[in-house]
Amino acid sequence: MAGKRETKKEELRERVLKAASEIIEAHGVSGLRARDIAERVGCALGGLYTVFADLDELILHVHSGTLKRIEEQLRGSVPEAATPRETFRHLALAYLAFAQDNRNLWKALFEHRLPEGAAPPDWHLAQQAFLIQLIAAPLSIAMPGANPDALAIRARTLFGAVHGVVSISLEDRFTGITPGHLEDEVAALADILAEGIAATRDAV
Amino acid sequence: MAGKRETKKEELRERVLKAASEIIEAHGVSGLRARDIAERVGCALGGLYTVFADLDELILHVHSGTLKRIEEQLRGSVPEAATPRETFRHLALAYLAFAQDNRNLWKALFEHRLPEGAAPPDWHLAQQAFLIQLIAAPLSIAMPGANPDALAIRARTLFGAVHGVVSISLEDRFTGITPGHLEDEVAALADILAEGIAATRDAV
DNA sequence: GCATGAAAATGAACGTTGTTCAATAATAAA
DNA sequence: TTTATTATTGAACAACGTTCATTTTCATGC
Repeated sequence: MAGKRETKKEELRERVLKAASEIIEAHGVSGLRARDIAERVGCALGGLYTVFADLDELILHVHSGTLKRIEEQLRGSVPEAATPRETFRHLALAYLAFAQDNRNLWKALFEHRLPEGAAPPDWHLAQQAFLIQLIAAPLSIAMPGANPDALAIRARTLFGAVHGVVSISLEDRFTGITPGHLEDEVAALADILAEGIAATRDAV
Repeated sequence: MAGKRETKKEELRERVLKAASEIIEAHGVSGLRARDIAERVGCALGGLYTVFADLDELILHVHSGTLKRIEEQLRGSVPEAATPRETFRHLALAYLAFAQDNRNLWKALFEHRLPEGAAPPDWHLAQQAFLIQLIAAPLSIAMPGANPDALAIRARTLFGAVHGVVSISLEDRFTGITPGHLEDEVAALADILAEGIAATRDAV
């Protein structure tokens, strides 16, 4: 029965990842404790460190799963024959919906910090590329003359804009907007951006 | 010599606040340690807890100073006779400049979390109101028909949009834009928003 | 099957946090 | 000066993440 070691280890890794994801969604990333994970998956405290280097690495892998789910949800939100403006609206609202439905996992993406001086690994940065591409595609129609680099930069700006509105509304830090208003505002922002891009097209 | 007690206490409080602010700006809010503060101001560890309830309260007061400085910088950035569109641009660029020049203090505003379930005190929420008002004023000219509530909501949305772009660019989490491009992009976003608001005026 | 070496699992122990509190020192009042 | 408050002190505590000598489990060669 060869490979039993790897199988068990892989299985433990999956269970740890799942437990961490559930704890984060339930209590936020700051509520994630090594001892809680160990107890939940039924292994010793030290066992965690045989499948992940430390909690930071584990959290990065939770993020990885979250990003995959965001990608799915965004891709599924845009109808086939949507215009650029409709696409912006669908993407923005789908992003908001994911954040609302998976608040703590989504918040963890942005509120978790690596130790001072540690940069996120390349595979994690690469996984975020789809966001920019999803926006750059319709944008290239709205900005026919722009080169790919300019498109990528502008797409990141647009993502930042929508993300910012969702972000300060879902954080408890600021006085919030009611969920219904929030949807209207995100939709309004998507429209404003689409109109604004059309209007400033030649100013780029 | 009456009042010596209060004087000393007030003085300690100020020194603690200053030390905390300096440490945060130097090492980020996660680099703030009670023992470091105590050593720097030359008091015992327990002394900190005679002037602030805990580190969270201390950090909130650091935020307070940061917000005051942001308000100053934003108010000073808008020329007297600026049009709404010019105002948006000045405010957005001033916000970016503050974030770039005071990175860790600015980041601390958004990355520091209160313990689960604890809401920010009212005086802290109230201190953020100027941001909305600064934006709502020019917006009221660009959206002549809108009522004060709608203006406030839309102003928050616009702040969120600009904040989001600054935010994801200055975090190390995402692949960044070079500072020069960033300024261009924030200015471009301000213009896009101004144009978009004008174009969607009747759709509100 | 059994013995042997390698790998994984264990959990007590360590270092570093924020916070507390009995003991001490300093100040105001008498 | 004496006495009663009040502030300051820093050792001690609890809760973390992480490590590592020890034990247990598994794969391999006879």
